[in-house]
This record gives sequence, C-alpha cells and structure tokens, in this order.
Amino acid sequence: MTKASTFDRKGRATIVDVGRVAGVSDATVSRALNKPETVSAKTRARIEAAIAETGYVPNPLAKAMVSGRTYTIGALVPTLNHSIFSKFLHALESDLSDQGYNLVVAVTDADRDREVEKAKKLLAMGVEGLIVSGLSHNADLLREAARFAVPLIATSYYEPSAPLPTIGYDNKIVATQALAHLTALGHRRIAVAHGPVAGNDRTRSRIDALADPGEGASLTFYETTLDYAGGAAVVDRLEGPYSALLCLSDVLAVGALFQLRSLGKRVPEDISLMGFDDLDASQFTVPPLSTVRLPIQDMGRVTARAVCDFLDSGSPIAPRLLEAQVIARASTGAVPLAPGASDNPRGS
Amino acid sequence: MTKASTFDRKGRATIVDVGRVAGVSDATVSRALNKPETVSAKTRARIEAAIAETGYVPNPLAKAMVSGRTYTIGALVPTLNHSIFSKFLHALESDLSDQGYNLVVAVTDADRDREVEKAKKLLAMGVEGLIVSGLSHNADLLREAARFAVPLIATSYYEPSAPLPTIGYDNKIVATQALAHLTALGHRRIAVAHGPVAGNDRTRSRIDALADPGEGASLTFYETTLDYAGGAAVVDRLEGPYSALLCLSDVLAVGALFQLRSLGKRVPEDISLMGFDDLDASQFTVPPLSTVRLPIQDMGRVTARAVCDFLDSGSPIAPRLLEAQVIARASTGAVPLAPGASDNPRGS
DNA sequence: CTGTTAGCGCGTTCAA
DNA sequence: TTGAACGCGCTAACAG
Repeated sequence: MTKASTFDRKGRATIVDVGRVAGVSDATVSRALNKPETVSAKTRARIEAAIAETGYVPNPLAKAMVSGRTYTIGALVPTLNHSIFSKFLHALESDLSDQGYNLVVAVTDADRDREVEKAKKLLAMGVEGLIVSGLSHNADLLREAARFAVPLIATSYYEPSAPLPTIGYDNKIVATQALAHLTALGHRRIAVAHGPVAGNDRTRSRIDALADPGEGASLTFYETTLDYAGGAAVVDRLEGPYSALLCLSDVLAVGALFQLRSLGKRVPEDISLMGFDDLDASQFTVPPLSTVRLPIQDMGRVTARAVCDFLDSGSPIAPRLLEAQVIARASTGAVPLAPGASDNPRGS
Repeated sequence: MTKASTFDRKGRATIVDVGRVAGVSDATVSRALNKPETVSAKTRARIEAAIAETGYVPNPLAKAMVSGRTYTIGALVPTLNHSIFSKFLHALESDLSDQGYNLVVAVTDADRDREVEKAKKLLAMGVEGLIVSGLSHNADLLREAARFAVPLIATSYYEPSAPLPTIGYDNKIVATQALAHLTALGHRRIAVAHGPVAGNDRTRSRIDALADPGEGASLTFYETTLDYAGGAAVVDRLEGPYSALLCLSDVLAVGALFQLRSLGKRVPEDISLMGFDDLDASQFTVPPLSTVRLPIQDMGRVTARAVCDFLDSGSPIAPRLLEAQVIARASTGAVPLAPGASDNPRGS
C-alpha cells in the first residue's frame, strides 16, 4: 500500500483509485457515473463516498479520446475590437453553449496567412467545426478543414455558389439598399467612405455593387482606416459638392459626423450621412444616424444551429441568406435644392 | 486480416496505418513526426509518402491524452457586447496564441450561477487555466477550479488579499482619481451615474470609494442600465444644481452627452462631464470626453503571461496592480462662478 | 448487477 | 536506427 495508487502526473485520482477504495472495479465506477440506474444503490453509495474521499474528477481528455468528440467549435474573426464581430461571437457562444458546445476564438487581424495558421492550431486542438468571417480565398484553409474532416462555414457573406457554405447577408444587395435610400432622396453626387479593401471581401463586394450606381448617380470612393479617426479623415479629404456621404461602416460615419460638426457643416441640411452596421451608438448620435442594420444576432444563432445540427444529426449545412434592413433616421434628408447644382428636375 | 487497417470511427487513418503502408512500426512513424533527426532519411521519406497516401492527420485527442495537456485557457466574461471586455479578450488571445495556447470564451451575462455552470463546462472540456472578470464571490467557482487543479485568475480588479490572484486596477483608487480631477476643478455638487451594482463588484468598489468624498464635496448616485440609453436617462432624472456628472462608464457618458445636447445644455459650460474606460469614440465626441483610461490591453497581456508562465514553468501567479490614468479632455472644466452657488472662495 | 477484457491513438521506455 | 511492449484514463462488449 505504500504507493499502489494509480495517480496521473498531476497527482489526481483516477477511476481506478476510486474503484479500489470503493472495493469495486473501474468499470462499475464508470457506470455509476454515466448510467447510475444500472448500479445498485448500495455500491453507488460506496462509490460516491470513495469519490469524495479521493477527490476524483473525471479526466476530460480520456473521455474525449474514447468518444472521439470534443464538443468544441472554433471561430476565426479579424478582430474583437469591432462590435460587429464581438456581437456575432456573443450570439454564437450563447447558442453554441445552449447546445452543449464550447467556443474557441482566434483573432486573425485580417491577415490571410495568420488565418490559416490559427485555423491549423484550432484544428490541431480538436475543434469539430470552423467558422470564418467572409469568404476566404486561401485554398489552404479549405484543404486543412477537409483534411481534418471538419465543416467550415463562412459568415458575414452569402454566396450560394461558394465552395463552402455561407451564412450571412448579400453584401452587394445590402450596398444597393443603402444607395437606393439615398437616391430616393434625390442624391446623385455621393461620396463613399470605406475601410481597407485588402483582405476584406465584404468591403470589396459592397464597393463592386456600387460601381455602376445607375439613376444618373455618380459615386466617388474614399478608402481610409476602419476607425473613428478614419471617418473624420475622409471628411477632410472630401472634394467636390457631394450632397451625401455614405460610409460603409457606422464607425466611419460617426467619426465623419464629429468632424463635419467641427467644421460647422450641418447634417443633413448641408450633407446627408449614412452608415452601415447599426451600432448601439448610432441611434444616439445627433442627429441619429441612418444606417443599414445587419442581422448579426441572427447570424450567430443560425450559424450555431447549423453546425450543431450537422454535428448532432448529420444534417447538411446549407447556405443561408439573412436580410439586412435600411434604418432611416435623421442624418439623411432630401437633397438641398441648390440651383444649378444638379440636373435633377425637381421642385419649383 | 480481412480488415487489418486500424481506422477510427471517422474513417481516418491512424499512425498504425501509416506505419503499415510505409513498412515500419508505428513507433517509428511517431518518431519521424516528432523527432525527425532520429530517423534515417530513407525511412523518413517512405513515411512521408505513406502519410500523403493515407491522408493521415494526427489525432489531437490522443496526443492530449498522453501528454496530459490541452494548451487551452478558458475565459469567462459578463458580455462581449462591451468593448472593454472584447478588447481585453483580443489582447488576451493574441498573447496566449503567441505562447502556443488557445482561448475558449464563455459569456456569463453577469449571472453568478451561469458563471459557475459555464466554468464547469470549461473545466470539463479540459482548460488548463481559468480567467474571470472581477472578484467573484461564488465559492463554487473557487472549489471547482481547485478540484480540477487549474489556476484561477481574477481580472479587472486588484485585491492582493483575495483568495485568488487578481490582475487589474484598483477600482477604489481609480474612482478616487476621477473624483480628484473634478474636485481639483472646483466641483463640489456632483452626480454619479453607474450601471447595475448587483453582481458587479467593480462598480460596487468604485461607488464605495466615492462614499466619503471629502473636500466638502457631495455626491448623489444614480443607478441605470449600462448602455447609451441608460446614460441619457440619467440626465432626465437629474435633480438639483450639479456642476458635474461623473459616469462610471464611457458608454453612460456618451449617452448622457447626447441627451444634454438635446436639452440644450452646454458641456462643460453648464455641466462638466466625465467618463470611465476611454473608449475609442470618447476622444471624438464633441466635446472630447474626459475619462479614466483603464489598462485593458496591458491586463490582457499580463494575464496571458502569468498563466503561461505558470503552466510552462510553474512560476506562481502573483497579484498585479495596473495603473489607470486620468485623461483630461474638453468635457470637464472649472466650475462656473455662480454667485452664492458654493462656498468656494475663488476668484472675484 | 458486476467484473473482465479490449481497445481508442499516440508517446516513450527498453532492447535489439 | 528501429521495433515491441506498455501506459495514459476511460467506455463498451461480453460474461458471469
């Protein structure tokens, strides 16, 4: 008895130890733990006592090893510093958790290589599913996921013809919706502010959709950094008589709003301002910001359900289009009637 | 021998399969994978070919099982919808990842029971460390972490006498710093807006520190919801001639700012406004918001290092005080000289 | 109702 | 340089 116990490296008791002090086999202990009704009350009591005495706690790794399951899903996001992604993860985690799954998150900093690298790490730790943001074109990612035979889902994007299931909104349609809101108000000369295009296919899609605006509208694009300062900077760079500024992200719009105000420009009297995302703050700015509400919560929910359904019952993961919605608030208004400023045949 | 291949349930090849097609033992394959230099170039080539042919990919679970390690850290946060937490996680993940660890996140919705519940799930999946926000008083949490023998660290809080290591700022000191900024400007009648106290020991501490303000100052506390709307609501409830409004969170301050503006009150001429957190947006509001910058990034970094050092080399995890910093911007100013409004013997 | 026997896939002795 | 054997902690199958 000097040291007959089977302790693991951390000095913790194993199921065998419990069995020994309870005077039963390890298999019985296992049963008492997993199917209590198949064990007599008496021995069950002895086992429980033994568990308490030894301080036994099941080894998760061993369980996972035999079941072959980790109940863990991995998510790759460009950043956690933008609420759009953290909100998504919040919703994702909640639903995943409800279904008994855990969420591992990895930040890619919008770097394709880092994305693959981190994906590998997640795969190597045993995630059963991988969720990425946008339609990554890095073939390695697809291949790695395939090697490990785990489902790979792209979010914030809807593209049924993609090589992997996409769950999200159609960035082209969404951009078009926003533009339609502005043209309906009579705007023709519009400035568009957007974040870096490199490595961001959502932004790319939105811009592409705007390339041929129709309606006699003319758009000018301004790329900037994706933060408040970036939005403010665009305002300083603005050239020409724009009647509206469309920001492909509320963060930019809020930044722009502050800068416009500092310059003494009135919104929407002097220029209409529209955003994208519908941040919490957007309804509280002065004036409240017109924007496009992206279905972020739904996206988290739907994505979680899709992976879990696949993992639990093998249901294939289908692409899913979620709808965005234009929220018209006070930051956009009819284009001012400047004589000779446009060829638009309205009013007096 | 009809079916001599050792395929796991998912039909994937194992190290044995590779060995068989390469004509070597599984042990050799293992070595070729982990210590290539101990295997002859020739057999190594054969093994690589076999790996390619079989599409073998190492089973993470089995590895973890024998090594007893998962390289996974769990973090429990109240929400991901507040940038203070997502920024923390961002920093945490980056550093953890650099050291070869993965991060599992669980959202508690500021509910103690759910916190314990989720902690158990994380422990059951094999995390090697647990990070929580604030000084949770739920004894179960401490006990569970102890049962599984994983380190438990509290963040956003510094309290060296706590039963678990704390890494963060001293909420009492921080609150005092903010108050000092206001009193130095001559403010005496100050309104304090804060989020729900229930289940939030950080807020509790800040309020406690303000209980006895000294300097002849008198504070009135307003509890509200922790969002922009909550900040705006406080403004409507304000009673009495306050010369300053101190919000224990920038979100509240920004909400309050918008509402003050709507009501035609000037900041800081009519009332000084101060926040807490230093959000990205805070420097872009009009006027820019005076606030207290919390060392969130550092906290993520330091916390990551602490867990990793402990796990990698057994260095004990010591409590760590991080310093916050008052950022004086334009939203706070000297108290207006209203005759008879105060006993403060300044200027003429 | 309970014990025995067999793995799960991999790393690590210890011989050869 | 390589192979055989064993162990990690647990669950499942089959006896008894």
